[in-house]
Amino acid sequence: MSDPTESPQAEPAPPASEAADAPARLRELVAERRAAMDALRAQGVEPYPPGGGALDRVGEVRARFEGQGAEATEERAALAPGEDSGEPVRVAGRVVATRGHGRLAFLSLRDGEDELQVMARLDRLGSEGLALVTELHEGDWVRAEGTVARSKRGELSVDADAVTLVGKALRPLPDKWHGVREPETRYRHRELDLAASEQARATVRARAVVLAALRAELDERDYLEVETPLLHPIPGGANATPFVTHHEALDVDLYLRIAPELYLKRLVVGGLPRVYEVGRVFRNEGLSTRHNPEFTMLEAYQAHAGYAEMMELTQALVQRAATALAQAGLREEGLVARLGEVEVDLSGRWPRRPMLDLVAQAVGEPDLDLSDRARLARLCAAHHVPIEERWGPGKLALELYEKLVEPHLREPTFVIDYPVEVSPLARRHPDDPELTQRYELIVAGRELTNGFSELTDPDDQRARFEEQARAKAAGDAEAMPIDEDYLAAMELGLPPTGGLGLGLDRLLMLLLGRESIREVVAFPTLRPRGR
RNA sequence: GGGCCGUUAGCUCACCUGGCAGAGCUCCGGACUUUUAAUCCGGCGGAGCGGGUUCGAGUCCCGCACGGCCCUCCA
Repeated sequence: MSDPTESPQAEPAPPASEAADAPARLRELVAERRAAMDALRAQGVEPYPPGGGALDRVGEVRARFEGQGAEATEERAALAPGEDSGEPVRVAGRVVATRGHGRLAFLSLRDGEDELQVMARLDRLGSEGLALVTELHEGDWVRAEGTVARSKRGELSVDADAVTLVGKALRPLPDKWHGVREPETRYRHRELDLAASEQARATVRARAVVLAALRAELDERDYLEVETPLLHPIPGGANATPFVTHHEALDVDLYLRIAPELYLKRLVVGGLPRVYEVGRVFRNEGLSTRHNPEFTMLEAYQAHAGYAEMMELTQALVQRAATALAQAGLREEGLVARLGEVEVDLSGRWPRRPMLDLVAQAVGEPDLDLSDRARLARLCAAHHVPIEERWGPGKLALELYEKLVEPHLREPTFVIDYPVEVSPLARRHPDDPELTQRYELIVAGRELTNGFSELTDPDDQRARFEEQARAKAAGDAEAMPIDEDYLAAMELGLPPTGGLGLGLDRLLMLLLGRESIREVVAFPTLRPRGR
């Protein structure tokens, strides 16, 4: 905590909400709430008390009296307007609306997604207790003890014997009807968005549901969940620019991982035949609606499998995630995804189409292979696909595919057999050594997963790394460096292995129909506010 | 990195060709023992930042900051 540069006499900075440069109105609103809090403190009421003690969840109370739960009884369901069940409850939540009525006040209390009305009556609370309720603000956290009753208008309520402030809100909630609209505020202060928007809360839940579904599927298939380093001495496993950081004690630069791939395969080398990892990876690239510099990747490796098995697994994972979200009520039923106007059917077995076939079809050629670079270059020119001199035929074919084919693949499609030139970690195809057993899953024109039969020949791997090193020397900033530790592992023997990588954020976008990755990441990367 | 668009009260939105910036929510004061976006009466509060044009700028021009969308790159 001690900072030698900090003057010991330094005054603590005033709260930002009360700083001189804060908007006047906000200062006022905060000051009013703070005044209410100070008045409570003067009466001996602590505005931030500890929690604890048995609580009834609002959802459980509602289910007991209005639902089909185990506790629901006919007697409870028959509770009439104006009637008190006499059943004591103790609930807690955030005040999301107040309706004062002089000697009576109603509070709407939200606990998770469930709301329950609290009735605060002079008869029952006394003038002091009611005064305390009257002093509450929207956004405050409270605990209410009382009995379950129905108001005269029939609303299920807690007729309160005691209402306790358990967390004062000094800042106002967003508009209770419209919430926060401005994207910047929603992203920078997601807590405001969450407090105001059911959809925002559902999105956070959806991520948890999808993660649980993916883990369940992998666990059932006897995969072991593992963790590998985020700090890499050599960034590898993907073509991307890494973030650099520095370890002080070792005095070495380290890289935030761009992929866990190489470490996971080292675990397979070591004799763990089925492993997976879910975790953050970091790529030092621009921001866009589809790119956050940190994103969540699922990678899975299975010994003695090939890309065919990994495609089967991929399909099972995506379909299971979609089903789990629907069962959780977080998306519509059925294996259908919507992105904007586009509707996509996720059911059935997804087709597998060789990349070169798709390109040939797109350019109107009967067939296409990688033997004639000049021909591919002419095709790029004819279709206005810009190229670079150093690119080989495989890269040219990939460019054609990415520009002419991928954006138009709407239904789930496994694109297979990518050129070896652009797939430095994938096994060569037995039918064509210039191709690999690699696949990508494309849905609605977007890559969701990338996987392959792993390259297991250490000598071929070394040659591929050397090819990458040459590309790096020639100016390709994203080319992979040679990783001797990985090569040493391969020389110990990597069994035939299938691998897959799945971008969780993009899967969520697809399943929830969100056009921007910032909608599925709670706190997306933004440029810090200047100061 | 390039192009287009946006920024008005804490929040959600108005303000037509330049002429005293309005409303709802929130908040404050008052009334109300059955409301549920409670209602009724009264009130506080504002043009992102910096220049310019003009008698006069929220409005026109330039620059900056931040954001959104598209392109580029990746997953």
